[in-house]
Amino acid sequence: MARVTLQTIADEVGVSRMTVSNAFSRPDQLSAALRAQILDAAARLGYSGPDPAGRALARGRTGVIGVVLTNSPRDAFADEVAVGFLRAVAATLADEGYSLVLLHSSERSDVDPVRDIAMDGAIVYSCAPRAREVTALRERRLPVVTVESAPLGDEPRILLDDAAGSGQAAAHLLEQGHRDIAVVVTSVDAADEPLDPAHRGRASGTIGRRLDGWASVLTGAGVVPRIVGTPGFDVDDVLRERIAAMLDDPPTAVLAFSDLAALEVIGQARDRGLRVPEDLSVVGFDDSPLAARVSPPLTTVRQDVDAKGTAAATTLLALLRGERRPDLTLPTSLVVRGSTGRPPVVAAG
Amino acid sequence: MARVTLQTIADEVGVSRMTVSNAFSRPDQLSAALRAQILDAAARLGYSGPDPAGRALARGRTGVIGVVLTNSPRDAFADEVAVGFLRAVAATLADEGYSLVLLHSSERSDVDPVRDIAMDGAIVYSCAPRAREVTALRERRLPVVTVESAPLGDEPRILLDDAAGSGQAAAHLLEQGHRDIAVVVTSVDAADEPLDPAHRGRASGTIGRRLDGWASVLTGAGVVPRIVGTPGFDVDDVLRERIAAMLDDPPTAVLAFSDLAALEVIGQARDRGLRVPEDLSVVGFDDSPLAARVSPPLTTVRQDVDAKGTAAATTLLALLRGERRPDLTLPTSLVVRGSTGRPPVVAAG
DNA sequence: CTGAAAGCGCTTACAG
DNA sequence: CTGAAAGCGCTTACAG
Repeated sequence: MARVTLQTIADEVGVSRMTVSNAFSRPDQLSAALRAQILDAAARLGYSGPDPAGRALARGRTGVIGVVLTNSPRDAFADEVAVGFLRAVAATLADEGYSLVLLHSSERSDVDPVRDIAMDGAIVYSCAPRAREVTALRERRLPVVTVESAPLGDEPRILLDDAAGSGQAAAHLLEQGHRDIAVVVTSVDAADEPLDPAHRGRASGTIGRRLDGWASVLTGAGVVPRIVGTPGFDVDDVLRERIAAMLDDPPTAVLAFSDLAALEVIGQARDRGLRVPEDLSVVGFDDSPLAARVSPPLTTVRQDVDAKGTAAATTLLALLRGERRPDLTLPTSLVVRGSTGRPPVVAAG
Repeated sequence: MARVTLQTIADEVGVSRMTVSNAFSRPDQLSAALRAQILDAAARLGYSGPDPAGRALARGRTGVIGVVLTNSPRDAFADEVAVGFLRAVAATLADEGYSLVLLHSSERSDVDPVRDIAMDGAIVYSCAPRAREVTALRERRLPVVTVESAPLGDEPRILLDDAAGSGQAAAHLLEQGHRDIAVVVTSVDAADEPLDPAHRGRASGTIGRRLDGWASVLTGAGVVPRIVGTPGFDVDDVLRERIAAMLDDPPTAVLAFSDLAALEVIGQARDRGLRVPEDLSVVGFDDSPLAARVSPPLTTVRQDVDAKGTAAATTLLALLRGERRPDLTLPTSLVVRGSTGRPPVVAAG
């Protein structure tokens, strides 16, 4: 049996196709009696309403917003911060009747969601500037908002004041008396060497701003931190190995780029018999749900992941209505908990 | 300036619209030279490829798979088990070139993603049988797979062998010597009363099967457990209050329907000075990432969330190819960790 | 290797 | 309140 469409119902009832369309989409355009008759016929024929694909083409609107994440869906979901962001985005979009589609980077050459999926706009989250997905998205000229990413063009941007929070974290360690401090980051290939401006030049935007925050405060106090980094964008094997190497000659404190990285440092330190914070102070970044739960609870830089997601969605929604919202830089602030303290006292000599 | 379409490029190059279409979608259908010329013109005119909405209508395929979750996006993301499931689904779909769209339940009457979004199929995860989204989805007659849900019709189903794992959990407590045992569940309105068959009748499918597993083992040993439940589908305020009431006269052991519920019980028990497991043994369900991390590590029933997501996606993908996979029941098994032990010895009298 | 024809299912002004 | 016309942007056989 042929597919049931508007026309099928129209023929059945003896009206035109657009009257049936109106019955579903513009109830005020026809009499209640006729509408009831049409809806009744539709139910009888098993027609559940206008086909969304046809409607999307005719209306020029799909009701779908894409989200491009740094990595594959698998990695993005592994990260509580990314999940919290997605949650807020989805909830905000839902309020306006939009749904969220996850745009993964595909290894297949024949399909590319960023290019091939029908959507009304997109949010780019924490993406490398030259990622293939990002350039593909730009070519489509869709309304876009970028979050903690390099700008694609002149789209509205949501940023984090990374430097403020990391500066506070560095100041906190100085106050406690630390002088031998290491920073642990991604996107920089560095194996426990003195931090210098060249490192900053190679870092991603987000990491670059955090390096700035740490470095400006520390060097202002005459402290040159050590830098441990991976060329990758996650806590990967390279980073784990370099953290291990760093702990062969441990600093008294570590500033990590994320809570997960901080937990990796703490885990490794403990395996070697180092106590946190007595032998080693560790500061995270994000204030993920985990941070307060672990023991000792993590001193970390808080960012409001929920506000970030809400702001991204709200800004994109405004853009779809033709309103341009200003760029937004969200605050960060240090939360002192139990993973930091005074440096260990060493025997002189 | 008018929108750039296939026709724009065709006019520019002096070929027909379908030749331009072929240049993008079926490269083997035209000469390399002509194709290069077309792609070049497209780049010059800022045309990034065939519009997905037009393509979706013509092809009858969108590349999008919907996922319906129990609750709003906000709640679903809050749960590590649901997030793990989504992650596996998204990764498996991505391998086949499909993207995942989150179908939230909307409070707005004018939009309903389950009805209005173009998609090729859907996965229904842990949904109540009469949820509005579910019935709307059925009406669309899309290929569907349900996961831990009541059947919609004759769609392929992925289930969990809830009774096996919960039976093992109950047996474990009996072995340890427990006789005063409470079960903590959702979807049943019960305030610390003796479990009887009527409770089971009111429970959701998943909870019902877990009640069966617990009850069959316990009653076989002459133990009638107490039941504490909320009419809701989450750890909500009602459940929290009833757990508190239960702890006024604590059992020696608790079987919880999820790890999060188990952690709630442990948290409240500690606030009252009860030690886990010395004063109270607690068993969770799920073996979420949290279970092994908390202290004491949680004795729980493991389910393979990743396998569940992969199976759901694989089964739906097969359905889209016209292959019907058999229903699948995934195993569960008890993981004994530190939150269970022997019951406290009480002074006779 | 290329194109004319037909069609995917719907909606938007507009006229009556 | 209802319908004829035009169109949304694309693809699928099919014929040459």
